[in-house]
Amino acid sequence: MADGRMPAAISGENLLFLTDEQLRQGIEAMFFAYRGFTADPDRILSNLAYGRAHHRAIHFINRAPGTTVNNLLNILGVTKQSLNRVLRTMIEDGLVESRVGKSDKRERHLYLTDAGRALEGQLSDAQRVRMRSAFRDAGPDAVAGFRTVLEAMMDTEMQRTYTRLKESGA
Amino acid sequence: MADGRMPAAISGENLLFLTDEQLRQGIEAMFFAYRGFTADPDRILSNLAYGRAHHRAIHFINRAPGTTVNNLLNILGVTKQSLNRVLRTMIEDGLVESRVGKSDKRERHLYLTDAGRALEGQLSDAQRVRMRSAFRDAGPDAVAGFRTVLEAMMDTEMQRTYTRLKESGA
DNA sequence: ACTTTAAGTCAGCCTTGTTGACATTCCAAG
DNA sequence: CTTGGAATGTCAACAAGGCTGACTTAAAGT
Repeated sequence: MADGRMPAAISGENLLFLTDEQLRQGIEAMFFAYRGFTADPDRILSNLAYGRAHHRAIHFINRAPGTTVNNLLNILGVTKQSLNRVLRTMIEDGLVESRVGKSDKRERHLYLTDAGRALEGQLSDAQRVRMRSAFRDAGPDAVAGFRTVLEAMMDTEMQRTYTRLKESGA
Repeated sequence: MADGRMPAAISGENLLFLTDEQLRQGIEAMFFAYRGFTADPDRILSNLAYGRAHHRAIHFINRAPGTTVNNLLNILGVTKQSLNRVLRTMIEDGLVESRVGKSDKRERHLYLTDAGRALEGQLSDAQRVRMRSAFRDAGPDAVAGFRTVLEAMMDTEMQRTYTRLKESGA
């Protein structure tokens, strides 16, 4: 198994990881792990006037500075009314800057201000501490498997979005 | 590496999977994958008068029939008022049955009715289809890694809850 | 000129989380 | 036997963050 090869006709024994019980454990692992995944930034945000929605917006603006509202909408998968609400508060609070597009003046390009970057760093650090600890405990092979399964779990459009972001950041 | 051993002083090369960029990709993978993870049951539920909270309750009642409200509270990590709201609607709608405890009559033990089990099966099937496909695409080694990382990402109390459930189901 | 697109806004609704206050019922310890 | 605490349930109020629908403005495309 170490070489990763798989016989053309997969034997019954190899399918034991696909039993309903195994799938259920995977489902429950996702549920509990996601709670841990969001717990640390949530704790920080609860002291401020922001929530998880702000965290997501701030994360992806930091990831792709100058992104348009429409692009962010596609990444986040919410309506523009929902996004606009969190965006407006963060612009008012001086965390996000909205600049009119040069070539297309209808578009607004979004950037984090210094204050925005500071908050982003605080939230990211908290989330990365847990992620780093989990990755270190699990080891590189487990991390590779983790990412493989997560990618396979995404919708096709999300896979493309994820890959595009991944490649832009490398 | 196949034997899983790790030198006492971990070399720099082995830590490449712990760079901030790798961690960020892991964080984004979790975000996008969780959306996929919940998408199918959410679609089914949107046609009914229920939401994700109902799905979670119904899942764990099915998993541990006869569980008390308090126990369910600990698993789900919400307040009793939140849980009570979804529980009440499902009891009214005849999906969940609440029986007074025998030894301790303060406790209510929760069971799914036939209708409840039918809905649970419908939701689980939808979620399992995606999970099975992701697991199959990724292969058994990746799945093992996936679960290792997820477990390491949980809070300690969630790990215990998760393990207890896992062992009760095996 | 007309249509489409990007963005923003207003109003209203739903789900799901939160606190706080309070009643009931029952077990168990003094 | 009484009383304190635990488990449950309920009411009220509120907030975050989703949603739809309708509409405006401005710019771009055709």
